Amino acid sequence: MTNNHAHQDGDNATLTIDGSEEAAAPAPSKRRLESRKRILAAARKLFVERGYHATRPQDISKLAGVGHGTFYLHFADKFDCFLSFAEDASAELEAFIEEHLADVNTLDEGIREVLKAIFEFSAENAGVLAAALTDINVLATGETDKKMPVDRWAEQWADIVRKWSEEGVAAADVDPMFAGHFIVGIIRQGGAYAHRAGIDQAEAIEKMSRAITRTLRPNN
Amino acid sequence: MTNNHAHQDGDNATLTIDGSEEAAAPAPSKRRLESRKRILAAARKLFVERGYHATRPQDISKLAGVGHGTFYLHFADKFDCFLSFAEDASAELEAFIEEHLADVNTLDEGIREVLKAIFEFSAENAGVLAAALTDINVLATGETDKKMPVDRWAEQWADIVRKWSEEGVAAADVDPMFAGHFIVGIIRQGGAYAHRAGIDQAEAIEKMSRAITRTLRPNN
DNA sequence: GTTGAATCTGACAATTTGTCAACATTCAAC
DNA sequence: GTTGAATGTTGACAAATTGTCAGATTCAAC
Repeated sequence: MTNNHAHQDGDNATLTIDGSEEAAAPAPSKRRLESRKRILAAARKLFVERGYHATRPQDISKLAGVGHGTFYLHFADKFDCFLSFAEDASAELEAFIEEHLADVNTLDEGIREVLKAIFEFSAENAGVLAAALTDINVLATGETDKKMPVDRWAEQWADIVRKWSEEGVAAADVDPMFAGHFIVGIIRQGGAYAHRAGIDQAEAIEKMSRAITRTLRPNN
Repeated sequence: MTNNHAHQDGDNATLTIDGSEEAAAPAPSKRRLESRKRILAAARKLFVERGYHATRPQDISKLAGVGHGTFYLHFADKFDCFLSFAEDASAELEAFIEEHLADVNTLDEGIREVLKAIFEFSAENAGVLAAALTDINVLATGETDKKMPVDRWAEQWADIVRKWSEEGVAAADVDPMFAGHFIVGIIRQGGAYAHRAGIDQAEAIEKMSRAITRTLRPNN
């Protein structure tokens, strides 16, 4: 728990080694990055398969093919590892969505495309989304400089809603930040329900996009 | 993990002791119920304060004033205890909301009252709501006969929406089950954001109820 | 008071987490 | 190619936690 080697600045791959805070340390070696990558891949697999409770650091390091102590050189503890997994998954989802939004302009089309991308991502990465968007504060309380993936996502939606509002596409009385969070809530809950209930994807997308557009533009 | 003494049927206080499945065992004694109650109270406090990761069974039993082994007489493990805590909290919230819905008839008024009740409950039980509604599957996978609190809640909303739909208060094209989940998503996400951002309660309620009514009744 | 069932306790076994000295690998300078 | 410093890893073992259960305590019935 006092091991400083695992101290990281968010997603930035640059390590800041304690005792030399003025100068950024050189980029980590290929080997180090490879080890970290393998650990995270193993962690992802196990967190999704077994859940947080039953996943042990020793299982992660074994599956990753690294020594048990290596786990602690990269992460402070299981929670820290989970957080990185969640952040990585969240970033992947965001990138995935960006690709699908490249040629989209209208609000309706945009929402529909995002939902499609989310379902597609979920199909290829079963269980990852729920983990990525879980309430981190339920797992561990206290100050963390890392922003929860779900909040980051909601803020991105807020930016989009703000833009739509300026273009007159979304209603003027819509609070972008709240709207961003509502959209995330609808997607999280609706998506989880659709998946669990085995509901047809097209149907789910239809219903979710309708609900979302209605919160943004009531006269629909 | 093979200790059958902690085998429980949901919330029902009646124990079924293995080996005598045909006959229900007598109700647990006051002492047993008292111990369980104390353990759950301690668990609640610690899960909320420290989060799941940092809460240890030994801390729970100590705070509860019972022996360390007593914890395992009541719960299979930490997760099992968490699940019971979440279920209890969820049931409390539901009861709290019921009280506040007693004299309510219109859709708008109903939603507003529910939101008020939720904020009130959250103020008196900081952190409990998030824990109660968290994604259990992220903590532990596998078959469980217990329904997630958040799903139960969404289903109750679905019943309400169904009723509103029949009365022509909610739009006919609204799918009650999806709507129930959307409402829960909006409340969860919107409530968490409002709390974290220190937003005025009246403002939050206004924005959340507006979003909810718009998903149910677009011409608003 | 005695009996026996129910329930609890905490010592200890079993398991897991976390540490770090020793070792292995990499890489730049020569 | 060799050298030596820097970096990264390993797994034995210390420390901590989880889980078990023989013995202790409680309580209701007689």
